[in-house]
Amino acid sequence: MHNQMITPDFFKQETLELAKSLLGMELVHETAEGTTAGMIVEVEAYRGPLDKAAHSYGGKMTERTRAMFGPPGHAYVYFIYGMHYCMNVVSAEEGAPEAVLIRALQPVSGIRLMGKRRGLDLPENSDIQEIPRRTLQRLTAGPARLCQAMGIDKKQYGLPLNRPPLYLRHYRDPIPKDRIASGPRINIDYAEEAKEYPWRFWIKDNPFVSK
DNA sequence: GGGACGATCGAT
DNA sequence: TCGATCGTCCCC
Repeated sequence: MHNQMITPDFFKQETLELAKSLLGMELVHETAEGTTAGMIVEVEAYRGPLDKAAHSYGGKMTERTRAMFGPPGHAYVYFIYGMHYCMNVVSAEEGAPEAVLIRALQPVSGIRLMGKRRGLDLPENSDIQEIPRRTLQRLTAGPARLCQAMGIDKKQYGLPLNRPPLYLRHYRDPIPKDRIASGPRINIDYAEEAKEYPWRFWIKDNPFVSK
């Protein structure tokens, strides 16, 4: 299980199952600057036409949301608040616009590069223990923070996530069900009844969860 | 062409 | 709690 690439069928899970399966997996980005990787610790599911919180609510496809309507296992990256990027894993079959937002990572490798991208000057990786915990948390706790740390923006829009440069791989044994928590999604006050759907999932007690 | 808004973050 | 900051969406 350790550091194994995913199989072609991995993304053919129902979206809520895929969301939970992503917890504990590693997201890796290989770039000219170097490679960064983090373990996924928090996600949110967005489920197509009937989910008022989803960009694809009502089934409307725009230039921005096109990737959500494509085959699963690709990156849906969007720009928000005039300055941030967030990344989703597209789920469900082609034509069904569902996706899983990656909300937080626990840094695994390339931590110094993550810091550089986030505007910090961190010590060498060999001295990683010296970095204050809160500094490390601010690196990748939050959907926009992790994209900045991982070097993910519109250039990665639509990329397949089963091979370099941007990909998922198994990192450790699956997270046991009783170690996964769920609750309402964040910052979707406009979403009426969907506001309460418990489609946010995270690893219990993990310090890198965004909230 | 123009107005309103947002799956966030960081400072206050 | 609030301001930053601008692409995206939708209406005119």
